[in-house]
Amino acid sequence: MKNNPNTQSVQDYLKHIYELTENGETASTNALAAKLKIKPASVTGMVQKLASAKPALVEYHKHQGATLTKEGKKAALEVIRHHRLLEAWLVQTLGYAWDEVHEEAERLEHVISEDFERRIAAAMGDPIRDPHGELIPTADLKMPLDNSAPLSTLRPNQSGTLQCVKAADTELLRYLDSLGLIPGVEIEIKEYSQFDHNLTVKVGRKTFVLGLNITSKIFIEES
Amino acid sequence: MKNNPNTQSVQDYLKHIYELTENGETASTNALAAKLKIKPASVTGMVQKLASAKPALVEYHKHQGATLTKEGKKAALEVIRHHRLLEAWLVQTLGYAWDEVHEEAERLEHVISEDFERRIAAAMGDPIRDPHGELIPTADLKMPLDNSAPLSTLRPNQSGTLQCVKAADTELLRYLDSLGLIPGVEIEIKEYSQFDHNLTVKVGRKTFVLGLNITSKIFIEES
DNA sequence: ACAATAATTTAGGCTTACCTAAATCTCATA
DNA sequence: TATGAGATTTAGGTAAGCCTAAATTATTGT
Repeated sequence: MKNNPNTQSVQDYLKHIYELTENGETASTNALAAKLKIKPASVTGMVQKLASAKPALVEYHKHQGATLTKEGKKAALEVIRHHRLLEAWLVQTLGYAWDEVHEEAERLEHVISEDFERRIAAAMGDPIRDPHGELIPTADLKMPLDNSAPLSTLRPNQSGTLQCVKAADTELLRYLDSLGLIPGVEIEIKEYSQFDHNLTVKVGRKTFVLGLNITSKIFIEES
Repeated sequence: MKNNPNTQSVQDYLKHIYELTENGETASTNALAAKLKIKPASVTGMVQKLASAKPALVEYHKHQGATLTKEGKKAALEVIRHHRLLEAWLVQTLGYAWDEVHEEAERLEHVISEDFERRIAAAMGDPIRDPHGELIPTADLKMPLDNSAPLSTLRPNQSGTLQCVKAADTELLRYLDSLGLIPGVEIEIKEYSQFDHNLTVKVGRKTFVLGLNITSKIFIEES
């Protein structure tokens, strides 16, 4: 009903709805609740509020989940831009490791000014990807096109460049780092097990077997 | 009653109580309300809560204002350290001017981690003063001794080094900057007008007449 | 088609931190 | 020592955003 809130909480909802709807589906109440680590009942209330805000930030129909309106998407991309610029910047200027930046960026993203955003972007030469390889929305809030696909969709004899690791989990990131599975590296698919969906991949001179839990989080641009 | 909150709001109260009690006086409800830009009635409620927190963060007696307990003081110095380190860092690494940093730091101070604090402090070589010359509490949360006095207390034939400008107002800071009245500069007092409290001071080769509104905000270490 | 199960929504409550209006206290001064 | 201005507190209220429990709706297997 009211004139565009834009609290931290709202920003978090929009950001997570964006991520859940990237694949074209709607964001279900339960999925959102899980991501936000709150109860589904609370999500219902907030999503209804966002839908009846003026201008509406989400489109919502009972029992059918939420999607972002144009305004909602803009607000979401703003937050995501903040987050990813911050991650890049924490790594580049303060020596954070890629597994240490998520939480810090999660808090900072809601409070930095547009001026701050511009300054760090400029200081880094307007980077296109963050330390995990995730694409950074542009200053005019468009998400660049992404040509990568999950490693889990590749099969033997295919190969490509690792573009992005979609994970925030510290342990996993450290593990991948120790295997050399970081953005930029070349990967060759050697074997596929159709029963457990394991992939055997060659990275540099080493070969690993990776489960679906990992291969679904690693994005490759085929070559 | 509860186990130490430490919300942004609480941090702001503590920070402002610290500043109001630096001179040894207690922080009155009205003065606090004015600094926090909220109503006195709201301050009463919060101060009572902080006083009955466990452990208590402020000491408070009706109609007599508030002072910080040891725990409250620690929490206040933590926030002040964050604020001043951030200001220094915004200036040093992102090219902010000294009149542009206050608001940004005001928001960031509540959300940065101790790790972030350590990293920026280390990156700057553990600075002792922020861009306005304000002393930065040490990592173990002690406020360094201050040997400076307000310019307004100096009289003709006295002189010293400008240590600190206690102001957040953009306009004023730009004005002072344009006069060369910045930390480190040498100042000589030439004349004093006992009726309007104006001071005539010499800075470099220029001479200015400054009113009490300015001279009370500039701190000098006599030489 | 229809119960069992899963997902979602409604209803009612709580906490934080603010507000306004009215009551009360303090203190300087007549 | 009484009083009135100004400072402070009390009382009652609001808005966010979360919660739990109960009710409802959707989906699925037989």
